[in-house]
Amino acid sequence: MNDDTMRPRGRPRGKPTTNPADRILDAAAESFATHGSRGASMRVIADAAGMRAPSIYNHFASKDELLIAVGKRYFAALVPQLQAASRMPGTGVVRLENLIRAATTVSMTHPFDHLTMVRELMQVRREPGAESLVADGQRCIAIWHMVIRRGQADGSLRGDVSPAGMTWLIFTAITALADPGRRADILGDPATRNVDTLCTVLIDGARPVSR
Amino acid sequence: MNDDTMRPRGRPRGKPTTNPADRILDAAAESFATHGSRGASMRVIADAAGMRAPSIYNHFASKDELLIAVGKRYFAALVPQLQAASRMPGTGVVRLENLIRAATTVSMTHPFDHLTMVRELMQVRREPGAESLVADGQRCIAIWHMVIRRGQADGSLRGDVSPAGMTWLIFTAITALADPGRRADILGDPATRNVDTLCTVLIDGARPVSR
DNA sequence: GTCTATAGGTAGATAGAC
DNA sequence: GTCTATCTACCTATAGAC
Repeated sequence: MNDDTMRPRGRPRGKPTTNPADRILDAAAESFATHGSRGASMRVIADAAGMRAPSIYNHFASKDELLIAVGKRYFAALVPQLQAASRMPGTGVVRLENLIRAATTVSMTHPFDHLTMVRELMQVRREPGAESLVADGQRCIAIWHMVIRRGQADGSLRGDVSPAGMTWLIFTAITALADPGRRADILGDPATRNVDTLCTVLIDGARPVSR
Repeated sequence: MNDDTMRPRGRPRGKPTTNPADRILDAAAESFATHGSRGASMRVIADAAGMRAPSIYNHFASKDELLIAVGKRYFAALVPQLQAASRMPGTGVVRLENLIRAATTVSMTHPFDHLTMVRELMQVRREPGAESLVADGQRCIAIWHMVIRRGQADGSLRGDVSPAGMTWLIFTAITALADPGRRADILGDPATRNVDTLCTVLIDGARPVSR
């Protein structure tokens, strides 16, 4: 009988340079975003994090808590950036472009966190522990609305479009930018170029500029 | 012993006015779009279609084939409408708005088919039987690119944005329109107003009109 | 804090009666 | 073409050794 059968073998599965909880969050976010929270399995997440499934439970109490932790990490990165961008000087249209670029930067730095939140927020928002996620989401929406309303007030943004409609359009575009599948394999345009498309077309429209 | 235990009881689960295959497709599309293809279960789909899970297999060979069938129904509705809109007369910018309204109408008539395709296309595109979905997707993209290129050629659309980038932005916005959850629960804008928001902002931009 | 072993539940899919 | 009964596989989570 081989002695190795009773001891952990050398499996180069993980990246031991980061701490276990972060490796688990990274793996979970990618798995949630790619396969959905139900389609993601603790065993696959553990494999990607360089451990066995039960070890995850030393860091997170359940799969749902893991999902909520991904959301908290996402908003912890996003909210300060949105707040900072919303406080920069300039007319409303300038502040809106700053906001778009700040949000896009965060969501493309943490693409799987963003996609996990977008796809699963509605499923977890009523669970215990998710109250802060709902609050952070509303805080972000409030920032977008405020910047757009001020742009309409100072005349640099058109007034005949609702702030909610504008916010909705921008947020969805950012979501598509964060999705590696949609970004590269379907449309084949570099992501950075799409950010410029988003800003250019949103601000100035698809017609030729003649102002 | 109750005789009813051995016979089907009266369960008002279905809508017997449509045929079984269509009821299954409707239920599957909603379930796929809401919970993802892995999160959707054949039992829940069957319940919504007014039957038991094994009965689905009299109409579709597997869950994957059901997913592909949803995609085929979506493109069967979308492709002819896009082709018809792209053949209408007018300058490029007029044809582009026709295209946006045609695509939006189809995607809001079959919102769950649209969302299922967007979220799951990458997962099924390599499976046997899914070749026509990939081909139809590329056919749709080609139509958008052609209309935008002609608009750039006749000067009615700006030339400094790539057709691929414009297509990506428009498609993204239509996807958000098709999502009932995000439309109502997060932003709370009437859907019909959002279609106009989409066309207005995409064509004329977020700045005040001063041409 | 990691592992093996496993409990308890639910998934997709099939068999065969009617 | 629908059903009940059931198979096998996989899932989340726990127990307990080390």
